[in-house]
Amino acid sequence: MESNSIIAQTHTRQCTHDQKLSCGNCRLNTICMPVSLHVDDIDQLNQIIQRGRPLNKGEYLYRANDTFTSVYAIRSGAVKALTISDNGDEQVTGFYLPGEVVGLDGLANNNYTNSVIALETSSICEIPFTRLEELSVQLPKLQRHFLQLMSREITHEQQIISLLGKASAEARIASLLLSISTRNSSRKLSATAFLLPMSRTDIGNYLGLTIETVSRTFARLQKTDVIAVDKKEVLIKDVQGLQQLAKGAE
Amino acid sequence: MESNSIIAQTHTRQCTHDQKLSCGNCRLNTICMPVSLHVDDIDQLNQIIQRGRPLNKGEYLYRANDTFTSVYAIRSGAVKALTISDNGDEQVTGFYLPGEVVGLDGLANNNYTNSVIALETSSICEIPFTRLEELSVQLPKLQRHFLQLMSREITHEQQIISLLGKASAEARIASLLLSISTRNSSRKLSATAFLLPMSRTDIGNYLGLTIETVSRTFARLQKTDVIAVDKKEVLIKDVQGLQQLAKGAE
DNA sequence: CTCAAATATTGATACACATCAAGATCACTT
DNA sequence: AAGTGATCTTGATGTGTATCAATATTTGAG
Repeated sequence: MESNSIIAQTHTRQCTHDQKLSCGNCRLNTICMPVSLHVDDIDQLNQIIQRGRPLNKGEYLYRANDTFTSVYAIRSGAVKALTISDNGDEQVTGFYLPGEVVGLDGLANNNYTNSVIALETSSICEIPFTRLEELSVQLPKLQRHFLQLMSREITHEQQIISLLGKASAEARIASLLLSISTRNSSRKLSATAFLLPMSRTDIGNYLGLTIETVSRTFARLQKTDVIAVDKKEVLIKDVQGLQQLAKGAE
Repeated sequence: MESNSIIAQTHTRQCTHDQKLSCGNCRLNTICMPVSLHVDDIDQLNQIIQRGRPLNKGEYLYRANDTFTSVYAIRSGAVKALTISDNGDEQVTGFYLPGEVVGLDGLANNNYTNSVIALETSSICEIPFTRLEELSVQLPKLQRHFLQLMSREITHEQQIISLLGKASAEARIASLLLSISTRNSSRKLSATAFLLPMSRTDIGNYLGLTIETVSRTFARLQKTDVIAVDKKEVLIKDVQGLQQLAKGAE
């Protein structure tokens, strides 16, 4: 049986490899570095950023306990961050989409506490931290921007804490879907139709649910016509309904 | 019936009010500002810090949506931070003890996302952020220290996420007790005997448990001789056992 | 000291999600 | 194209914690 997509216009992963890579012309720069810098300044920032070969699915960007050297901006694809807890099992601490920055956990003790793994083929901009720090002295706006990035990470994690503390399985899944939706939208992608880059296992781990509960919850959301799911494809059919569920309405 | 304390040496709250207040002679400066600054630099830092009247139990340090102006170091006492989620109910996002810093969530959008409330009478050092930023330009170590504070907050919250995602009620309570124990210890207070500054309700809210479960879990830990509890007094009788429980051993 | 309100404990029952189990589907490899 | 392991779905049952309820204890006010 041929699987006809539930998503009408298939938006393939953005491919900017053919262009000359620069922060100046990167279409993500309103997300990643929304700083009003002078052209020369952007050029300076651009100078210090390194762009390696794309990461394949499953490859590590860095591992927990690696020495902290850089923060990384996701250019295309998607990654997950995870820690290993004392008892040995993994905890997914976040998913990062294009334009978002990982590695800020490394500053605390000069080594990363998370490992970061590509969920699909991903290209990444590496920003060596000492050079960024030097540049920040000259560019206070850049300095402030990084503080804001970290602060945003803190507030975002507080939302997750709230979610895990109180919300039902349905509310957790709804929140995740809305989060991805919003982030896609700010990246000029569809807010209602997208592909989940992560597995059910990753979702369950992240949201503190078993894979079975994740699966059943998707099924229930589909049955009540709030979304349509087919494997990794998601179509949000009732945004307001989903928002109500995320808030805990039943 | 007279309640004889389960804690042998009653350590009353530290009282440093009589001394001349300065970061230079503050006995918490290894926790709050563990930066090897020149005497003149410490003096500069000290200059910008404001110390208002102590906050009484229940009083707000700041409220969610207040304009971000300062970060605050707890000098004595204890506070809780909390957010109001979409559905209207509170989520305690953290407890802060002497030497610890609150307000870092305010940087993201220039207003605080949390409210901070005193759990008991607390004295607080206010650090106006713009002045701190100015000073940071001259003192890179100070700059770096603040980034580390934020990074530490991020990694700490990731631990909470892991806790809420997977851990049983027993493991959650055990983790909280160990956290307070460790923090007390780094503050030169007893690691095994202390007073909980927060209510059962706050603990439950923070750990994603109902107050009844918190109460029952304390009772169980007491019955198995891992701790002794009497109201807010806690005595850790078996640290290793508690650590095992925190890791998820049963 | 007494009373009222807030906070904490303890018990009985209910339920959401975990666990166990069996198939189904997908994605590689050869 | 077939086979194999990984991933996902769906069902049956169990359990940890929530919920409901009653009582006890503490705290603060007058």
